[in-house]
Amino acid sequence: MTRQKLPKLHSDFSVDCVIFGFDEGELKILLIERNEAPFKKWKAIPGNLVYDTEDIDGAAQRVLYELSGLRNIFLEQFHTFGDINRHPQGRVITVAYYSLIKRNDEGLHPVTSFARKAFWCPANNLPELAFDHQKIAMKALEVLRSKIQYEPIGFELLPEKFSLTQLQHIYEAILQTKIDKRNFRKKMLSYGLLQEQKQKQTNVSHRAAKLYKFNSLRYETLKKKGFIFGI
Amino acid sequence: MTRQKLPKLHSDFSVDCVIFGFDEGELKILLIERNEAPFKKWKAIPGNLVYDTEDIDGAAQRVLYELSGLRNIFLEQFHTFGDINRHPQGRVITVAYYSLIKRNDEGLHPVTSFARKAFWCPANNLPELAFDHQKIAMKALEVLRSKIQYEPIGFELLPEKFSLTQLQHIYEAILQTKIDKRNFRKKMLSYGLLQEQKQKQTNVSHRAAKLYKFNSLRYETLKKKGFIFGI
DNA sequence: GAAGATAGTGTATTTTTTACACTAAGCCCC
DNA sequence: GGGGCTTAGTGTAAAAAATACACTATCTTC
Repeated sequence: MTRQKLPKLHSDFSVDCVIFGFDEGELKILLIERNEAPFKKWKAIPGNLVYDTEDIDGAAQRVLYELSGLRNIFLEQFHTFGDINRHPQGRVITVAYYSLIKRNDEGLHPVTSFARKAFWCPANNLPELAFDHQKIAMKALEVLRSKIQYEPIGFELLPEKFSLTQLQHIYEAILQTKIDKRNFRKKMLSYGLLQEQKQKQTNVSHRAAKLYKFNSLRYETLKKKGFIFGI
Repeated sequence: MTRQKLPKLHSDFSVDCVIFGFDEGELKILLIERNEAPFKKWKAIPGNLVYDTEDIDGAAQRVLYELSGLRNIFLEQFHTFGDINRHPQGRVITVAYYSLIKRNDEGLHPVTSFARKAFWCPANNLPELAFDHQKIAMKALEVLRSKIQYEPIGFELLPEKFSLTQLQHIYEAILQTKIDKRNFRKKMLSYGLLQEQKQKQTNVSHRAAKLYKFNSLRYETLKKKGFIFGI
């Protein structure tokens, strides 16, 4: 892994995608196992070089798809990392994106040989990662924790229909706190952004919870008028 | 200004620095007049290419100094712009930074010939700008408006000692609202982050206001404990 | 039909936010 | 030195929001 032995890269910048998922009450991050030098066989955040012919947002979409099979994910840029020696082959700055997705493990397969596999890993217990990816993951977590306080992004981790308890668990996992059940429900329902569904939970061995949908259309309307969603 | 006539650039990325100042009750942005192609003689946000041997934060510092004479300014990265055709000479992505400074027009002189001059311009009334700098400035304003709601950055636009009315004017200019004087003062003083000075305003033709200093040390301590400064 | 599990609900208290108008101090000018 | 001008500085009551807190309801399983 010395700088001299590897060929000089053509492109000078890359994208990295920190994808959050939620499962078993835990916040997870999507990782890949690299199948190419440098850092061959290391675990890493999905990322790769940007082509000359694509814009960076598009590159993030493509790279994520190639390394994980995930498609049409809304990715938001959160920071650019540009330390001189962050890449052993030369100067590569990387634009980092994040997204929250509803987990669905079918279809989580790299479609190029650049990655050997893609898998979920608890956000609070990451293995050693390639490049400065540890730093990138930490920054993503920080941004997520800040963002969830004033934008309704928790919903993105859940299926379309969800219970209030599920939603509360999301907030508790991300903010790492206990939240009072009654106060949480009161607040969430007070915005009028949750549509109660006729269906209830199924296949649970206890009283079934009501399910809700998040009304994102209505949220967008309110947001334009200055409404701020706060937990 | 055709793509073909100009030489291919060596470096693929640049930095741009959106510097905010406050004067005459108005929020201002620092601009330069370019003295080199492309966009020679156009107004622009201070920015230039990053050297291979410097990290991007350092490049932002250097570029700002070269184009305006401003030194040792704390710059915070806020977004990276990477549209394919944003630069007429080829693919250049740019990492944008912003900062808030206490205005002091002495020493506002480019130190390289890349810029003909540097000057302040009202943030709400920018001229036509080079590249995608209009877009960059708009994004910076958006970030500033959001940031000022939960971090005490308004102080950075003021001299060390300032009156509460001055501070209120900063908030009113950035947030573009009227704020109630009594409520504003009550809230600002409630945090215990303003140290009353013995001095009062001088050279004013009316009752002189008390001056205050922002206690940033104490703020940092509180912040670590979870305190959030909110207007 | 009892036990176990989670869903679902209300109220009183405290804290925060909001709305609102007059007096105080210093300067200037006559 | 007094009147007028300009901005500084101050308090309170009402409304809204946040908090703390514990029991009953419903469904499943055995």
